[in-house]
Amino acid sequence: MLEPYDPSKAEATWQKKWEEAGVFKTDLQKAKNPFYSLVMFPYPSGDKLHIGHWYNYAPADSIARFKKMQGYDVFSPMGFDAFGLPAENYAIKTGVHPAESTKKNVETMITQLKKIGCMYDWDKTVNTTDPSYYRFTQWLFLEMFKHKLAYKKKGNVNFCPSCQTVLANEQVKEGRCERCDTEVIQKPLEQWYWSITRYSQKLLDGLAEIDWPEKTKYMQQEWIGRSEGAEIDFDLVGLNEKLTIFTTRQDTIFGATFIVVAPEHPLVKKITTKEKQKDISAFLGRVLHKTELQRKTDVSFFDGEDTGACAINPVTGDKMPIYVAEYVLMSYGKGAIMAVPSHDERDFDFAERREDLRPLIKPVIRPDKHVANFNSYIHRGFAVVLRDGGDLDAAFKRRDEDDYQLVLQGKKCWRGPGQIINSDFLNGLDVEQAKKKMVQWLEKNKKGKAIINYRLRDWLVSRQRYWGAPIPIVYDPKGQPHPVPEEHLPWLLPTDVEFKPTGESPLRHSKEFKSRTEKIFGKGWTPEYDTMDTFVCSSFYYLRYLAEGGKSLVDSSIEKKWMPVSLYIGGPEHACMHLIYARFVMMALKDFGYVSHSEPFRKLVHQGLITNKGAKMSKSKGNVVSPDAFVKEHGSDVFRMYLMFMGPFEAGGDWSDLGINGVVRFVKRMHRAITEKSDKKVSADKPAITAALHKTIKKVGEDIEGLRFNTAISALMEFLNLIEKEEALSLDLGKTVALLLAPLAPHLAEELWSVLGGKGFAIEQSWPKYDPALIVESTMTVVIQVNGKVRGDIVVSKDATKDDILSLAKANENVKKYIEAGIKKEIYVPGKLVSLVV
RNA sequence: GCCGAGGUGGCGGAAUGGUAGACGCGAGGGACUUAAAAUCCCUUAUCCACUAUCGGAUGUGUGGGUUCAAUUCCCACCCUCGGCACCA
Repeated sequence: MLEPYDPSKAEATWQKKWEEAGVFKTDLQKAKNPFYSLVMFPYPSGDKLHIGHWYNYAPADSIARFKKMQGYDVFSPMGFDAFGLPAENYAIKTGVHPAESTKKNVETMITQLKKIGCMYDWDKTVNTTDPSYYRFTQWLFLEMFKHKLAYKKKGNVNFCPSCQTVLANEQVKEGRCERCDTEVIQKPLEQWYWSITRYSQKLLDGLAEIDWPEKTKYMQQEWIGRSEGAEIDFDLVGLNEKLTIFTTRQDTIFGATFIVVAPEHPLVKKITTKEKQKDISAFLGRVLHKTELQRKTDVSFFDGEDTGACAINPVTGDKMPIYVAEYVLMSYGKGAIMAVPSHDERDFDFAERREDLRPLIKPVIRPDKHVANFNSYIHRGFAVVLRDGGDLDAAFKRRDEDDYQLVLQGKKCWRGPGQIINSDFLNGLDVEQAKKKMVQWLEKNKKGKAIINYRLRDWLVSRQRYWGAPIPIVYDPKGQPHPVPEEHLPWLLPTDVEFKPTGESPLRHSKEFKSRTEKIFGKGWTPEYDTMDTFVCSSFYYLRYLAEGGKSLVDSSIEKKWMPVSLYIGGPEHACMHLIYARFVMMALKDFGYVSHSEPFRKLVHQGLITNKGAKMSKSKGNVVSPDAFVKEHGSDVFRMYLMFMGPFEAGGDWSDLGINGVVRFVKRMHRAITEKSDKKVSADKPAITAALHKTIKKVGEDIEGLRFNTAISALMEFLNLIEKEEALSLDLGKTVALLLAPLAPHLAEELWSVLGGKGFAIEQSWPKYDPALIVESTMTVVIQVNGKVRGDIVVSKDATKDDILSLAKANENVKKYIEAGIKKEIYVPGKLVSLVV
């Protein structure tokens, strides 16, 4: 009897052998059949690697190994996204410099990562805090500046009072800081932005050509928020001034009865009449100080004020009072709308709650319980819902039918198959026709134009923090910004600073930084004290892996060959942050001429989230589970397979180690079965065993390809259950099983491969091929149903005819009882079942 | 509120129109052992029947429908989880 398999000993041995032989080093130049396997690189926190990292990296490695065995030149790099707040906060608490704690954390994580036994090519690792890396973060900033995609602007920005820094729009979740969950406030500050909005349409169009989860694409699409509409100019009564609004429903303009502008609208102060000034400033006092979150959660449709000013409806010539209300946002469109209370729910809500606006809505139709309240009212300009253009009552009755609802631009609109009414030259048209015609009218009369509006905002990239890449900008004594010339890159992060979060950039307190700037540029020159958002660092790292630390961003022939990334795996929380920034940066780099592709990630997959008792694991909750103890006790193969066996990769789930014994047993039993039974004296296996083997090859290969690791593993378990019953097995079978295990349990696979006398490494062999002819078994089981209920089954030869099978089915003892009444109908599904109806 | 995904044994899950519960955990029983661990064998959706392990009924959130046949397709509802949320 052999010694039982000892993973800890075997795994260390094989990891060392792989490293010595350099099997995972990829020659990027010579590779002919590239497969770029990428996982989102980790932040080297003091928490070390947790179970979530393993849940992401182990399956990604299984795919990479599988692709290697299929003959691809696989490149699988690993690096560290090491700039960022936790290291800096740790420094504030303990006085340990972020560079020091980061270095230590990176070392610990590398040790942990090496124990997974992934096929990482460590020669090509990156660390975003390394000056040789962040010189390219800075270079990217300079390129953006050069191409006028980086600019400085003063305006209201999101500010996190706890992190003491500004945040990009994408980093505010429900009015709270994405990182620390503190309520975000608005501050007027001058900050650096990147013009991601110029790529709105390209970012939208590109989604069509990438293989990403539909949900993620949809989220990006919503985040970009394209809508087609018109800008309409309204003349103001008694003022030589016009007010521009944005609408997507220019066809309803005949129903527009008042105007609403956002509290921050620049015209508010100018147009407010003397009598109304008191009310307006009281209103602004109530509203303007509100935080983003308060604005979003307690919008009051009661709150709003009349400015006393009036605009002229360009089509009807009617006077329209101008109101200020917080339900109109300055950050979207023009910060001003035309209100159509008979048609828009919000406009209706606002008008209905205000005495002075109520006359502008005329109730016409009887209340109907099936009809939303606001639709029970109608104004002279009600622009939709009529089939025949006459009978309003009939139109509303028709709401019980299916034909009145149509989804337009993702929204439900009231619209019959019929026409616009009460709208002069738009009468009789349907909504889409009316929109077009209205735009023509606006353009002809110089009252407006068609426009496409996007919800996406420019990317705010400056941060008032220390631990980031310094923005490579200096100011002359007049305060004008100038780029730091490329020969001064990397523009080093100074070390003589104190880590005090004051809301001011800590770099302000560095004497070295200031004197360095004056020495190079002259007296009175000052550096930019802000650093860059860490999402800038991670927006191009996939290119730096390919550059092998080289002096240019990336070699163009290598970029052409290796990009886009073949398979990118990471969490879904980055859908509207990293994943949109990286696409924007890649597109910009293509336009600058540095890369040949515009999409960085060809295929994207999100791993599921692993929770602990239903809660997300986090240091603050103290419920982070470390993989280390499990790996020490059972080995990497067991732990990674257990994570994969838990359930579907993209589903995640709640962590529990209760089932791990099943995988421990599987590894031991598999080792024993193969080493004890696989023997070169056995020349051939039983046909049933060979058939099962070939079925397993097919199933495991297809399941790994489709990222269904759980069922791939269960197929191997089923096969093991079968071969354990055999006295002896052929050597070839044992070797094939070793290869089937290689992507999932790489160490065990090497162990078996070498015990059975295989040459070289298992991971360097070709993935086994199955013979379709061998999968077909000589007999098949046909199920017999009577009236849809299973009443028995018969085993027949695979070449049995339909007639044979039907007569056998009818002769079945149990079936006989049920078919005495006589058969009405016979259905035969080849190779599967007979269904009899009596 | 809107959009999306989902709801299957004690538990993780499998099956995407054709024998529901593969595979694994756990549990119960047995073998080996002085004993325990480990290992191996049997049983394990629920209920009824049982003179051998034959058999029968029910069963995939709830209620309807389509079909010879539905976890799978259609309609309505309930619940859970994710995302978005005054976007004019």
